[in-house]
Amino acid sequence: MHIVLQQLDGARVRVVHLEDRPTSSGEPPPVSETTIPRADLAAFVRRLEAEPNPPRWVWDDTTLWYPALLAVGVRVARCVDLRLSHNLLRNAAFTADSALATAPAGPWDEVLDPRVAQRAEAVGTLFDLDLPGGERDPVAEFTLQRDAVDGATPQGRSQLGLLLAAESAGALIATEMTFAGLPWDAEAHDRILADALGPKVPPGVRPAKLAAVLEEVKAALGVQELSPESPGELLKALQRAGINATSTRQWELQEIEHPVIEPLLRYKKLSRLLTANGWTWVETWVKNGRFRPTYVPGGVVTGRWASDGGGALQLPHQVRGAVLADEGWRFVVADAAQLEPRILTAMSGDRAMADAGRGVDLYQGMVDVGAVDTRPHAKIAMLGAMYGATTGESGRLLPRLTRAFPRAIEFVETAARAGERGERVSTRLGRTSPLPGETWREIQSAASMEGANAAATQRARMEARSWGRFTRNFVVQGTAAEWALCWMAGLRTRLQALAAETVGPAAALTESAHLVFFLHDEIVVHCPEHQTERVVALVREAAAEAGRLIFGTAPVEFPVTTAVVTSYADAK
DNA sequence: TACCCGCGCCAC
DNA sequence: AAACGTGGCGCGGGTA
Repeated sequence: MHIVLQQLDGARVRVVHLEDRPTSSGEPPPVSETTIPRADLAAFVRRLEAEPNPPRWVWDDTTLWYPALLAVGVRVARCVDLRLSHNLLRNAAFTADSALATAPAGPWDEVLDPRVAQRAEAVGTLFDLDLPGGERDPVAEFTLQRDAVDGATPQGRSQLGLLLAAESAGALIATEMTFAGLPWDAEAHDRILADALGPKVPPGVRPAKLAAVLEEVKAALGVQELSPESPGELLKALQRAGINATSTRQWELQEIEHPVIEPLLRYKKLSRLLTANGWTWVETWVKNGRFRPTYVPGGVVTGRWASDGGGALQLPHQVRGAVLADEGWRFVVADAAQLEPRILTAMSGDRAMADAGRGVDLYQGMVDVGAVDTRPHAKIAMLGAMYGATTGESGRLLPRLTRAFPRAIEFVETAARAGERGERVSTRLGRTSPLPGETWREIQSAASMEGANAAATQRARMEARSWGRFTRNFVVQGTAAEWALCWMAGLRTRLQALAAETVGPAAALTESAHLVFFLHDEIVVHCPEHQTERVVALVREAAAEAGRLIFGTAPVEFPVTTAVVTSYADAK
């Protein structure tokens, strides 16, 4: 059962019940339609969610509907996020011939103004908002989407079905994680800052320890004045001191022998801490003991999540000591070990690599089967193969890797060559890469014209290789993102069941174990101390299930490492 | 003053 | 060791 919701003008919500489609008949599914006062929506959803088989809610955009429900303690088990699904189906190779994909761009292709979603979150209700694309009919759109999926091959149907479900589950999880927030101890954060930088100072003032390091830098350079925050000025100062640097990047500077380098790198590290995650960051982002960033499911072209605000997906290890569980609670931190190489193993069906991945450490396994000599080499070689490295150590190790794991390497090479020809590639579940832009095509055709000069040819090859590196990585990174979504969705369902069992069917999100953070291949569950063992088991169950869902019986394992900690800093 | 872009660094 | 994928974000320094 699906229930489509649409906000109408005035104080009403359109509610359309759709039965599941019969498997093979052209009969339109039975429909019943009504409207309810918007003030009654939360109670309506709550009532249906309490029934044995709750519906799948179909709405235009989870960020517009779900915060208001969570704010009054209503959770939903499943949804269809039409905007995310539309985006997938418009571009998917599986549905390229569908009416949905071949229609001109319409209101469902418009990007939602993030300010609207943010207001929905802040106000806790979407009903005062002036929503865009007022003529968007979710029932018509949902029908088009189901037609598109039904028109795909049987394989396409099942894979896309899983992808759409996972993507929509991700939308629910993202909203729930913002609602719950990541526990953040502002005082612990202040202590970390004071240790590193000295006592708190107002914005614009250089903290004592940072100022002291600057004095060391100036002394080593023999200058009276220096603003290291200005790369241009810093570079000139270094050159005046006889240092042949072409930039002020860390990796270039650390190769140089000079007394200024050590204090300068120390200065940069501290300065980064101050500007990116200093006192201003805490004041801006930590409220009532929680950090609540906005997560953006599907925000990355490969299907990874992006985030908006506070740099949520780039929290430095340096400040993770401020992420502290509530009294009597713990974090269960779980990490999928070497996820991307394992994804590549499963996609390519490389038996030798599957053998190497039998244990928890795939890279060590590659050493043990005699493919490479050391674990660091295994890691560098694998990452290089997935990113398209050609030079340096990765490049040198690639031939060995190709000999040991021919099918895995052939798989990414094939994806790269497709990209170099300007073709699209798809993930396991059917997310399809975009086509290169107009400029790219012009560069390629200019090079293939008669009498094209060497520079044009060179440019075209460079651009082709670059797009090939993108498609090479897309298939692996994108499929890893799909695995992670399935993992997290499976865990969410299990945590919801655990909450119903231990607290009761109407348990609020934060009364029981719940997800608070997600970082591409890592999840953090905030969890009452006595539940940690059960949660660890659920995390492992969900990982095994994700592998089965996406790859069936392929002989590839997806081990997860888990840690039960009070401080996120202790997880790794 | 508001915006834009390159630089540099954080995460995976 | 150094150039090979996806991002967010703060800064300096430029321009409208």
